[in-house]
Amino acid sequence: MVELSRKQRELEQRTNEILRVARPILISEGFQGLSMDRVASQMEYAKGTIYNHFPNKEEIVLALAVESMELRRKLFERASGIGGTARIRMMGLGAACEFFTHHCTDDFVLEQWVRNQGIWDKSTEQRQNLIRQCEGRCMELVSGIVRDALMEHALELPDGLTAEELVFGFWAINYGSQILTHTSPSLPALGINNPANAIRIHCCTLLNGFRWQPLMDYATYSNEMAVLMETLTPMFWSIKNEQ
Amino acid sequence: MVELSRKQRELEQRTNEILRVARPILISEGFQGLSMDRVASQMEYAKGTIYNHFPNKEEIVLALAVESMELRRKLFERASGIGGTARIRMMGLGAACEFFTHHCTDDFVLEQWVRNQGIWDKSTEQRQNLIRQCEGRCMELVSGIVRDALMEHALELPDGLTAEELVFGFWAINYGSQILTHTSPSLPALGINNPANAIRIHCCTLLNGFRWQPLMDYATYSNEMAVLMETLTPMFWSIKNEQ
Amino acid sequence: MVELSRKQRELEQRTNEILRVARPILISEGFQGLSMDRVASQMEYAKGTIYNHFPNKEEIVLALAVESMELRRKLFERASGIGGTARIRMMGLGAACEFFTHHCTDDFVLEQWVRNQGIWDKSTEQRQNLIRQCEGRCMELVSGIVRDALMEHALELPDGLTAEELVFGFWAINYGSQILTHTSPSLPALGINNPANAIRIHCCTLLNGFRWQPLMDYATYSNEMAVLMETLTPMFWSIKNEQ
Amino acid sequence: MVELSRKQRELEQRTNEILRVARPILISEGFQGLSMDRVASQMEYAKGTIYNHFPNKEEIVLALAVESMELRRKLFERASGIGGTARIRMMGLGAACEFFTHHCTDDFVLEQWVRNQGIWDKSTEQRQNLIRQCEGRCMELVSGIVRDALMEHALELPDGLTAEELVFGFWAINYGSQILTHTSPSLPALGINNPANAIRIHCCTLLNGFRWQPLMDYATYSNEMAVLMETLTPMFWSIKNEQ
DNA sequence: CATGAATGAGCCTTCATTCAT
DNA sequence: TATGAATGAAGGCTCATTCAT
Repeated sequence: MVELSRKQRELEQRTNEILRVARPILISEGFQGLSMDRVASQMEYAKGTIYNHFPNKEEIVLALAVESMELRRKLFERASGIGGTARIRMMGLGAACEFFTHHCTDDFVLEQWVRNQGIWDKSTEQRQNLIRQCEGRCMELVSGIVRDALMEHALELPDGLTAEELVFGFWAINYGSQILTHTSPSLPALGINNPANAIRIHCCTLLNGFRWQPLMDYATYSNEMAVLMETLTPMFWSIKNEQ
Repeated sequence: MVELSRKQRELEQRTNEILRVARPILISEGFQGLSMDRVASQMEYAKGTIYNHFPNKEEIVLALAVESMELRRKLFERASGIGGTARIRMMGLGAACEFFTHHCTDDFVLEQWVRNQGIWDKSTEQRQNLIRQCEGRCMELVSGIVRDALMEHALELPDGLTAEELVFGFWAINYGSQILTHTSPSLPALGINNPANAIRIHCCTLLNGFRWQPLMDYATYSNEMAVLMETLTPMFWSIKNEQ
Repeated sequence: MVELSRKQRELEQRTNEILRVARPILISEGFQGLSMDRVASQMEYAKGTIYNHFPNKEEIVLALAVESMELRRKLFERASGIGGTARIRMMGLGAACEFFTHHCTDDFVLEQWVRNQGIWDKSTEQRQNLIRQCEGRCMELVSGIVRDALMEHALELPDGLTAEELVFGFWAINYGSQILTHTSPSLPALGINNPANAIRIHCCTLLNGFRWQPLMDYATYSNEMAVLMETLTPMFWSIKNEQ
Repeated sequence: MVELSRKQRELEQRTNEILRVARPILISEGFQGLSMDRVASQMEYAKGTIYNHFPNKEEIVLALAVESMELRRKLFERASGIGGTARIRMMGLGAACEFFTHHCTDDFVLEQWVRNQGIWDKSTEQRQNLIRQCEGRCMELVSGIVRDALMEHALELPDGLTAEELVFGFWAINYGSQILTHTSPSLPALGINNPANAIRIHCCTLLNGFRWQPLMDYATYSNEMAVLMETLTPMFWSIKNEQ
């Protein structure tokens, strides 16, 4: 019994080891740069061994993506607990997004692989479910806040917009700006010097625009965000330590 | 003289033929799925011939991306001419985005390859410049409208936000929603049933939130957008016919 | 234990098999004529297998060259043990050169690839060292004999000539004549009918010219050489059998 | 008539232009590095045009080699006229060799291509004859001197050695040392620091060893060679100017 | 005679995956 | 379960040569 569980622990550890080796390669050299040969030789295990842990390369990639999504989820969960009003909690999640973008750049990059059709199709349904659950949980957290706001009458949804669709707008603007920031060769050349701040202003405008109480001017919003960001820092490290 | 230009026409046509063959492959099977062998055998030309037209695979991909970006640019240019007030013209560009997303899905996908580092790095500076110009022109069109609005006092920018950064917000929310719509395995499962409409509402909220005159309620906004979309349709076809 | 070593033996044997297939191709058709495709299809192994044994084509070539250089080295080592006086031992090495030229023509050709810059540059340092060691060992053997002669006062070096530079002269004349013999389209047409004998005479003249005792007339020299050549024959075969 | 000869002149000039472009490429990047594409684009002519001047790549290479051989021949011819006694004239040709090695390194490299089997086989008989003639002429010059010495009784050939075979020894030692110097990765590491001087000493030893009158000690030989080298300099430049 | 696009066989190399040990 | 050699299809790319204009 003990024997078996030790073996299982070793196995799990090996799985983890594979991911630790694959991660930096995937981040810096992409899917093509990641090769089973390289992973195998960088660990001190044989190529065949890796196939005992992951049925194919794609699964390794998705496993890494899941890790990153889980990190985001945990951060979201902590962030959703901050603050009193729903609006502040909503802003806390915006801050979590910003935080994630700035401090977990690699994780943000890893998450993207989930969106690659070819990789997604080759992965096991089990892992696909993990991803769906994680994504669902994040959505739940945010839409839960929206629903709280609705119940508190701090917010009223426009006709034909669900709570989730409200969230989708914030998701889209944050996600889009992150991608553009990461991949646009020349944002500054286009006159966009501080994209992060711009997105803050847009988010504040959106929240106010939806008349989410209490309304805030940009300065107040910005101050609140700064406070939230500072509150997130120790939370983030405690998450990291748990891992 | 005629002789020469006929040869050149034939050459150009061949270049085009390559792109026509490569395009659906790239769209449906991605960069990996696209292979010179395949393109060559699908045309009735030798592999070497392709290399007389494109120095490498990446250039084919970028050439296709440029086509798509040019299409968007043309659509934007036409769209920017619609309507009287700056606000309506701004909405026209939003409509152009929506139109592009719905009717040029493939082009949207093709555009993304520009953001792939590896592909970008292997391409010629000439084509890189084409892309930068195209992107710059699109930005110019939109930020031009913003600047018009400012001059007409129909809009006032918040402190610390440039015209381009205002545009960036709209860019990000549109772009982000497009990507998420295209690649998220399960938007409806998350409760997002009509992402396009949701983004419309967000954009209206943003414009109103920035107090861009004339303010509009959602119904009016939606009607105006519907009109704009209809206006765009013939423009789009005239662009297509020019090609 | 036995298990492992059998695998290793099989592996080594496969490596060897590759070399056996590549060798005649390289000899008769040169570097260009040698292709991985050809080697692979001529063995009954997959192309990829070859790359498990040699990281690139160049390494195969150098591996063959090393084999030939080793053969020469062994012959030199045996030859250097023949005879009493240093002069006779020196002549023994000359005989070894002659022997190698006549009986290991292919090996002589293979050795030359070492001198190809492009090939050298692509090879592993490990093999480069093997080559340097082999060359160094040969030089050592010959210059050792020269030094012996100096110690025995059978020879006195001219001012400004080191032992190694004395050797260099013999190396050059032998090497040069071999290359010319191998590659000159028409030595007989130039009046050179017995280049090997000519070089013998030159070598004798040089040795006498440097006053390397005991001096010999051409006839004696020639007889001694004939004896040495006969002594080398069994040595050569024993080396061959060891392989 | 005039028309025709002008055309022919232009043609010849074009041939020359091709060689001028191909030469540095061949020297610095070898046979593989030389490509018709490159030559064509570096001149302002089409690839097909080159084929009007040379039936294949190999012929270009041999044409360049012939130029270099001709240069050597001319230098030999001038050198053979220097000095009174046959021995000095013989030394003059040795000096010419040395001169050629040091001042026409590129030409020495180009000459070698003649010895490449694959290239030789693909060349026209016409050019092969040119090469044979050139080589023959060089041999004639040197063996002529030997024959002069014999007639003057300044030299007596050993039994079984023809005049040409005597020359062959000198050819071999000079040629061999040149190749070794050019291609041995590490002559100094083997203790050979001044190969050129070493070969001088060997040549003197050989001449004296064959009792070629007037005998010379090394110092005298060296001085005479220095004088000869200086005499060759202006000759060389006059040849260069003629071209 | 010049042109230069088309050719297409051929090259070296990679790598995810399998499977006998 | 770990191993790692073998696989072999596939890939991107080159280039000497031809030939219609």
